[in-house]
Amino acid sequence: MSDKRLLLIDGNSITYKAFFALIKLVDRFTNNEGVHTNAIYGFNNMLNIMLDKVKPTHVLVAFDAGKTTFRTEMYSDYKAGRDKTPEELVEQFDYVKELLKNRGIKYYQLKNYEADDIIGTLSKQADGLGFDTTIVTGDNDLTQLCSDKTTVSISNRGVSGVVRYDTDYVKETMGITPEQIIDWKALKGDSSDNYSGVTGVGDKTSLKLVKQFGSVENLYDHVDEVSGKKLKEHLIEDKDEAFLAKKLARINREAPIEISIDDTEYEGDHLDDLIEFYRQMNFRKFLSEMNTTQNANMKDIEYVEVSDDTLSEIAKQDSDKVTFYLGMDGDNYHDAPFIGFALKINDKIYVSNDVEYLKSDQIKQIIESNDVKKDVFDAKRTYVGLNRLGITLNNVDFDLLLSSYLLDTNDNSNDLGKVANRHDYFDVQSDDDVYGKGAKREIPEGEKLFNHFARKLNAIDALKDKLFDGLKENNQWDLYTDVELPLTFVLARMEIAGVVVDKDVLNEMQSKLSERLEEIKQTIYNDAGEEFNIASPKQLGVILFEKLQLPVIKKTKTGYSTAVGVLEQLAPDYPIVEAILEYRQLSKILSTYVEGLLSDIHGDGKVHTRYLQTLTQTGRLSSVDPNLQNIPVRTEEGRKIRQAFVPSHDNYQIFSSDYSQIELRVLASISGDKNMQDEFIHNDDIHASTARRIFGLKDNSEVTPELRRQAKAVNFGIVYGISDFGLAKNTGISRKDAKEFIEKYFAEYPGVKKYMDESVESAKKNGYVETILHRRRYLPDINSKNFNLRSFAERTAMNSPIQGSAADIIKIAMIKMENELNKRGMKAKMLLQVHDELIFEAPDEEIEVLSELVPKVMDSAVELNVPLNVKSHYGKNWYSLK
DNA sequence: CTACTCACG
DNA sequence: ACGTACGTGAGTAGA
Repeated sequence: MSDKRLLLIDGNSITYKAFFALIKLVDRFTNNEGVHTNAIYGFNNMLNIMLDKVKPTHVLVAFDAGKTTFRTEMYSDYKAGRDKTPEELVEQFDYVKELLKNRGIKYYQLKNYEADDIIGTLSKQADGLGFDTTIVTGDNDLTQLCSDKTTVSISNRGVSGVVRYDTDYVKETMGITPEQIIDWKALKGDSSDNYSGVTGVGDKTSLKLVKQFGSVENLYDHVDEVSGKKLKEHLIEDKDEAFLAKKLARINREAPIEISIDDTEYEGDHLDDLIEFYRQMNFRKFLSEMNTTQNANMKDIEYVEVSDDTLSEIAKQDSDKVTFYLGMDGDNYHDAPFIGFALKINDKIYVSNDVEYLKSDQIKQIIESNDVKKDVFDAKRTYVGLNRLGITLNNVDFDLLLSSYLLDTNDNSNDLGKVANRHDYFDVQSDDDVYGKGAKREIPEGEKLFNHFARKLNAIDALKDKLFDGLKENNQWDLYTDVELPLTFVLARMEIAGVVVDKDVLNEMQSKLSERLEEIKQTIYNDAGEEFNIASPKQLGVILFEKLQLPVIKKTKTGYSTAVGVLEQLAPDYPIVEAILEYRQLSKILSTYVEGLLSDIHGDGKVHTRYLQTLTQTGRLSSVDPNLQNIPVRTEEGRKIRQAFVPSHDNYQIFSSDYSQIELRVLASISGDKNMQDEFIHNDDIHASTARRIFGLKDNSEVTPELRRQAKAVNFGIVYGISDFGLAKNTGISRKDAKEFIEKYFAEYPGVKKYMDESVESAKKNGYVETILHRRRYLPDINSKNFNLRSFAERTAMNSPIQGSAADIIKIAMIKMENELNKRGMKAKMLLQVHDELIFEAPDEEIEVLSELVPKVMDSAVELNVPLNVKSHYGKNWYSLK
């Protein structure tokens, strides 16, 4: 066997074969996004088999570039009359190509040529270079390419059954040479390619003639010698067809390809991307196969373990920049145990599993220094962790996590190894790979851990320039340095400050709710005639829709829907449903908010949420452990939870300011719509004005509350990237009415319509959309052939700049707000952010100042073409804000 | 580990 | 004709 082995795959042919082999399962093979995956799955199966069999050094998958080729030029009906490719298959081609990228395999297509021609051309070159070449296809035609060095594997049954053709096999089975396959096809024609060859000549006759005469040319030179009168007549009559067919059947082996064999070198799997892809596709089988084959093979890195002796050496290093990593076991850095740290100065790496060393003057001084730049992964996590040790992290220059998120919000892993991989740096593993997952998770000691830490530092270092260049190139440098990086520390300090939660209030609620729930439960059991788990949608469905025979309004994938909307429709007629709704509401409050919150209270009587700054696709924050951005407010029962959120000192108040209609104001500003801008400038009731416009009234005073409500829903819809169906569903109006409202809306606010169209157009052209601060969201599905995916991308193209710009604005306000409080030496502290709302605690005597200051800062955070509007409230707890 | 449900902006 | 509102987190049940 040669040490140069080339694998050439006919991408179109194999994808088709895979699709139709698994056609019966086409509806079972869909991922969470509704994309069909059967062909992708089958293709990958074939790939695994061939990679294992051939063990190639070089691989190329060739695709057809389109319908028109040089063959259609000489014969316009070439391949005409074929069935249209099913939509379920069309949508899979792009994913097959993504699969190939992730498997480290090149693919290629060439305008005017078919995949066959690319394969023919490359295999010829490969023969000359001494490669062993294996061609994989579903198409028998390619057997004409067989040679001493080239074999053709034809997949027949599905994709796993393969027949291997080489020169000898062709000669044995057919009695002709591979080259003569072309002559054979020229005479018999090819119905699937829609050319007929010679009338009355099929497989058998053609083969006989080729064996007798050797070639089409020789046959016509000696056409008199053909036996059979009819046959001879047909041959003479269809001579042109035969010669045309020969041209069509011959694979072009001199196609002007712009790829060389050197370019097709097989890279091997890009593990992290491939795992992500398999997850996206729901390919559990391939995922589990990978677990067993993955093994990192990395060389050890030099480092020094910190001891009392090395501290002075560290102090002497004297550099204006260091790279630092603080290890903690667990996501929640407010209380996760420390597992060590690593510090890189002047290319020398120091590591330790004893974080007490950080408190030494030598190291603490470096971390706290405003003159020494720090490069880290996840500055907020590092800041909070160090704060627990009494150390303040100052002068962070590069945050790998934050930079990576800004460059592409889709890459939002919190794992250093995975982030590094995404930026093509592979000399570091993910924590999951080193520590293990689930029950097997265990932090290693000594060398293994230190090596991992050291590699992390090297990864941060290696990626700094690249990511900084990326930020500058994207026009995101200011977003990083002026907004996101400073915000990290504002957030860190808010998290550290925490919010006091009054346990007594929650305990009281707990006993009252439990009591009430017990009562409701008994009523429900009575009405149902049996006991069951009300919290189980499955059991509840059986009781309601089978036992009690209530009308089925909606179904989910797995059974009856018992969602609120459904139950609310049934409630007026069935008391049991009413009771279930109350039970649902109260048990949600009890389990998620009362009990959930109680379990999140730290030893200091406070909850310390974590704001995830690198998660959302739009630039918003999210809040976890506990989530303080979804504390109930809409129902009175739930709202009472807010009574437990109190200031940390006596004679303090909770103070809150929120932007009104910030997203619509952003829309008015960035869309440039004059009508909407005027309404905000004149401080009109925007929903009433919208109602006046879409219902064709003379004056806002004619707007009834019901009309205003409908207009408000339309305004929401617009922000979300409207569709008539969505609006109808959400407001209960008919789809036809919804459609009219939208049309009227766009006629009245033409600038908004223009903005929506331009957003989608720009996303299609650039692949991403941007906020006012150049925060990016890539929308890879915007040109997808799958209607669902494409529509979703279009709606997000419209919504993300709006939601994201609003997020930009409040982020700036937060930074400015903290500065103002510091500048004035105020005791007030910013505690929470809830998307369009900032919540503080402050001593009574500062409330007056805050009432002026906060709205002023929030109003002026950015300059829009419309005014921003901020409303403030305060009270003794988060519930009683006035 | 996924589906469902429901809390927020 | 296609099937939809945008962005999140958490608790529970049940494979």
